[in-house]
Amino acid sequence: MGTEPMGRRERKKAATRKAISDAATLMFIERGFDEVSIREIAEAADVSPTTVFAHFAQKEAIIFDEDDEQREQLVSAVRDRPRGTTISAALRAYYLQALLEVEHDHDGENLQLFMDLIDRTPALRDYAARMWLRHEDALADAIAVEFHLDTPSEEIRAYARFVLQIQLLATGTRNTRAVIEAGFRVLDAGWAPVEAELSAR
Amino acid sequence: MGTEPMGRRERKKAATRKAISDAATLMFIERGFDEVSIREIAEAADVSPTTVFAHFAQKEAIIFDEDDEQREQLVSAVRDRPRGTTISAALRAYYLQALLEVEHDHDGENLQLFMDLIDRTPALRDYAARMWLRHEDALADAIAVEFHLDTPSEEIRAYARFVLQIQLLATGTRNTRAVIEAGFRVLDAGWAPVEAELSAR
DNA sequence: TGTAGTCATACCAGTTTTGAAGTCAAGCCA
DNA sequence: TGGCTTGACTTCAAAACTGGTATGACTACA
Repeated sequence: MGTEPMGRRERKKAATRKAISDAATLMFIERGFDEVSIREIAEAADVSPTTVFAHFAQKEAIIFDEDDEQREQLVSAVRDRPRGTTISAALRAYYLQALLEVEHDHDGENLQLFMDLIDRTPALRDYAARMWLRHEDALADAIAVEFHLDTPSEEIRAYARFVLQIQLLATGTRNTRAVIEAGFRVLDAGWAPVEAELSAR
Repeated sequence: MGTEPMGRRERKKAATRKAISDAATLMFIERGFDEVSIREIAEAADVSPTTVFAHFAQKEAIIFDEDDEQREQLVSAVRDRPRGTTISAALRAYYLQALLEVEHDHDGENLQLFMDLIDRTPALRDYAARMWLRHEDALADAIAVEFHLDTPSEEIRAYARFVLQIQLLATGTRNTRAVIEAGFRVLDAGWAPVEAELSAR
């Protein structure tokens, strides 16, 4: 898919896009996101500033790839889960596995540098969170499909939102795994048991 | 509280602030947030653009009052709830009551115009959501206090985040009440019963 | 007298607009 | 088959606009 032969035009466009993205990412990692201007990026990629915005709607978008893949994985985690597995268990497993993959990072330190950059740049953290949350409808729809519903119920919508929030909650902290597990604990069994247990001292 | 006699200086400052805010709000409602520039606002309020930013850190802040009150109400809903009421029930009641107060709007249509403005302006929706979510730590702390904990557990943090999300989820739709109730249904009893019921057809 | 509020001015960076120039894909005609 | 026309796409320079910051002066108040 997506491997149809590209014409010269398409290829050139893709090359320009990549040149901009590569130049920018390098400079961002070295000097920090806010310390690199669009005009500098354009200069480094040898294009005009206008061209940068012809490819990327915002400065933040320059370093993020399409998120269709993420969305597909999320939906697939629900749709293609093993028989007998609950949706929550499937999503929880997906989060934990994604976490593992980041930890045993194949790509060496590149990914680490990249994530540090995002971590220390509020504008990028926000943008990434926003991208992630855009999957909410897709996730809710996927869940609705599992139950043969035309449209997600309000409960499903709420659940989808909560599930996505768990991920954001987790990436912001050190003990990522513990946060994911706590999030799903609350989300699966509800708050009532937590409150009951805490009340019992 | 806050009613100590103000000196001339303080009064003038407050007057300037109000002049800016009033002028801006009017123009925003009439022409839309994005169609009014800071320079225009300054002109209309008869101050310099610099002065606008001496009072408000961002353009979005011009039309929002302090949110300390909101936070206090939220915390109070937990802290001062009737004996025997669960935290969830208290927060749910608080949301529903706040909704009622908006519906039986004393201030006539002004509030409606104001909320429409926010509704149709992404930058303002985001800003309002961000303001609201800043209460997360305060809410989590308040809940921790209820259980005599020094610091909120991960479950409490997750719960606090979910609860605040319910509000955002609800304000974005027509059937606000139904969304609030669905949100708390999922949050209180958990997702498991929802999935079980949906699975049973 | 000192300080807080205001100001004019200049500036920066992201983003949009404009209108033009160059490049390519595709059909058309010889 | 080869060249030409056409229209769409990509890039461009240049300028403008906007939110926001920095500077240093001025003024009214405490």
